[in-house]
Amino acid sequence: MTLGRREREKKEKRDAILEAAMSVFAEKGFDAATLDEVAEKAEFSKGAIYGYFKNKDDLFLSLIEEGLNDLSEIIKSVVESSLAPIKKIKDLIQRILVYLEENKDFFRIFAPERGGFTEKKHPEALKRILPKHQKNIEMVTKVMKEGIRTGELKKVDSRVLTFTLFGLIHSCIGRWVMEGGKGSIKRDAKVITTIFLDGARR
Amino acid sequence: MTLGRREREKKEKRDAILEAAMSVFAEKGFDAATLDEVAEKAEFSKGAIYGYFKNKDDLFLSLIEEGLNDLSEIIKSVVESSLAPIKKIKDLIQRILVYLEENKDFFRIFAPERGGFTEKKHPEALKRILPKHQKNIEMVTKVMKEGIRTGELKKVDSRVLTFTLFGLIHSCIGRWVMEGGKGSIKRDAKVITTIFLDGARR
DNA sequence: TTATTTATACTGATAAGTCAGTATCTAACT
DNA sequence: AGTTAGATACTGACTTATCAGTATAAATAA
Repeated sequence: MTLGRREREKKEKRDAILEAAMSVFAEKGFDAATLDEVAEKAEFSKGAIYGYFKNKDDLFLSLIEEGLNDLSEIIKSVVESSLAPIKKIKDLIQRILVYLEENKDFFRIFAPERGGFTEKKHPEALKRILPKHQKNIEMVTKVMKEGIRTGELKKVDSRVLTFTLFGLIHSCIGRWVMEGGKGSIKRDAKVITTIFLDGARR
Repeated sequence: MTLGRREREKKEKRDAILEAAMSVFAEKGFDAATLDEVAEKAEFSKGAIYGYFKNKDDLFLSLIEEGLNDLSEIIKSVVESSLAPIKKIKDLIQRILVYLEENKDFFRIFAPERGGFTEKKHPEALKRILPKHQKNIEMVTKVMKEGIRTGELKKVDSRVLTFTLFGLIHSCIGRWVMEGGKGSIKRDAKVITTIFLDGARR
């Protein structure tokens, strides 16, 4: 399906706004970010943004959604492969880390704001984001369950395993961002994998 | 050193404000929280708050500082004990989890906002908080180094081990908060410990 | 010319921080 | 004990700044 020039230009402009928004939200956080700054970065006026997004929330959520969709595809492709559970886990760690390395800003807006969007203040936000996030969690949990069934993994609550894995990935990227992005993510992926599968004990 | 009645009352009122602030910040997040609401909860006027704290940032940072100090003491007492590194790690997991379980709100304000306070927007905040946080990281890292030296732990970057451990704890409490605080943290502590030391592989 | 997109200028709401005035407490004096 | 002067603590209305969202005008394209 190839778009006409008209629609193509529209999409390009939309993407420019999203890109500007990503960097502003990543730097300032949701509340402190202003649409004026986003507009300036995107080389539009503030008013123009409202031709592409319903409001500030919508703009922000569109960014999150995009990232979660990417992650979802990555996870899906690994989960649906015919590899052994252990290998799937190794691939997941590797590919998610690489994705987040290439999309630090997504990590920066998603990590802090995930807990920040609350039922009281942003019910619509949660309705739009949580299901996607939970779908990802469930896909990974299925891998864990499979691993337990085949006897490759210890008999532990599969959901705890999933959260544990995400926690490891999270801490890895967090440290990486904190220390200014030096060092090799691929090496980190190896370490994380080792610890998750075989632990830190010698 | 026993305080006079005057100072004791002052401290009690300060604590009341801190307590109210903790619950409001935990529910709304730093930006969405208003001092009017804090004041109402504490049964003071907004103006009174400024008799105890310099400004909103100061109030918030006082809360974070308190929690980090508590954690610091816990970590210190474990690190300075004469236990074997492995045992120290077990104790750390256990005691930090218990502390965070008893102080969910601290976790709720610290976890999201930690990444949210940025060099550009809150330099003073970082100056006040980061050193404390990093001191905690370093104390734990010393344990990891010790464990590697004694051959109890694998030869892996000690700093990565520390962040990994924190990531596990973080994910554990995060899940626990997300699922409404049911289930036993003590059991979770066991699982986390197992995974960190021996991995998820059977 | 007509439709669409963008810029400009404005509005309304919100909330941090201030401060003049008031209440409450303390202590010294008669 | 009762009175009062002075210190301390608290209140709440006010100022001020910020910004999301909007109305309207200008520009551009069709």
